[in-house]
Amino acid sequence: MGVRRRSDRPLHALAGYFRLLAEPARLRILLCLEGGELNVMEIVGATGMKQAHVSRQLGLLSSEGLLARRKEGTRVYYSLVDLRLGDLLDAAESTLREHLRGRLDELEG
Amino acid sequence: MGVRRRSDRPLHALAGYFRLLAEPARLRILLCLEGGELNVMEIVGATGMKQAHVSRQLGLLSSEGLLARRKEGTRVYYSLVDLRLGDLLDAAESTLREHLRGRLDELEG
DNA sequence: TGACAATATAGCCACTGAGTAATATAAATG
DNA sequence: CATTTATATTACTCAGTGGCTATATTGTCA
Repeated sequence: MGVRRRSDRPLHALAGYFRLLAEPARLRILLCLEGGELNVMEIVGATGMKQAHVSRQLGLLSSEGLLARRKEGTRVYYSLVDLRLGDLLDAAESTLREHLRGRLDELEG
Repeated sequence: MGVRRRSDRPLHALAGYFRLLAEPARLRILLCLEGGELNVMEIVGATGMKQAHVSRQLGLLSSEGLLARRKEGTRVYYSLVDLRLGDLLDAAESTLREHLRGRLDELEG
C-alpha cells in the first residue's frame, strides 16, 4: 500500500468506525439496543439472527467500544455506550435520503 | 419525534452508505473535496493515490450520488453533492473520539 | 457432582472489494 | 491524420470477513 502519511491513523480509525456501521446485521443490533439494554437471547429474538452470529457481532461491537457489557448470572446484557450514535444514524439516514432524492430527480429530469 | 421505524431495505441502504465511508482512500478523497471541486489529477496529487484507483473510487462515489461530475474539456471536476457530509464526518469523529477516550480511561483505571 | 441453559469461539466456505498494471476511450493540439 | 494529455475501464491477485455449523466455555441449580 502506498505512501504512509501522518493523517493515515485518524482516517483509518474513522474508516474502521464506519465499517462497523456498514453491515445491516450490526445496524439491526444497534438499533434494537436504542430501546435499552438487552441480553443475547433477547437480541436473537428481536433480530431473528443466529445466536452465534449475534454473539460474534456483539463481541466486535463491544470490543470496539460501541457497546457496554454487563454480566448477570449466566446472561450478558449489552447496551449502547454513546447515545449520540442514534443521532449519527439519523444524520446519515437523512443525508442518504437527500442523495437518493437527487438521483431520482436526475432520472425524472 | 416518535419511534424510528426502519425496515430491512432502508437498513441495507444505510449500511451501503456507511460502507462508502468505511475506506480511508474514499474518506481522503471526500475530505480533500471539502475545500471545493477538483479534477482527477488534482485529487491524485492531493492524495498521493494512483490515478486508476482515484478514478475507480470517484466513479463509485459519484454513481452512489455522493459526488457531482462536471466535464470541462478533457478534465472532469468532482464536488460534494451534500455539504452536510462534512457535518456527518465531524459527528462520527467526535463520537469515535468519545469511544476511544472511554477505552483509554478503562486502561488507565 | 451431573445436567441444563446462556454465551462464546473455532473452523470452514463463499463472496466482496481494495489496489495495481495494462489498456481503452476521449478530447485538445499541431 | 498522429500525438499528447486526462480520464475511465478491464483483468487480476489477495486479504478480509459475513454467515454457517459444531463445539467449547461459563454459570446455575437439582
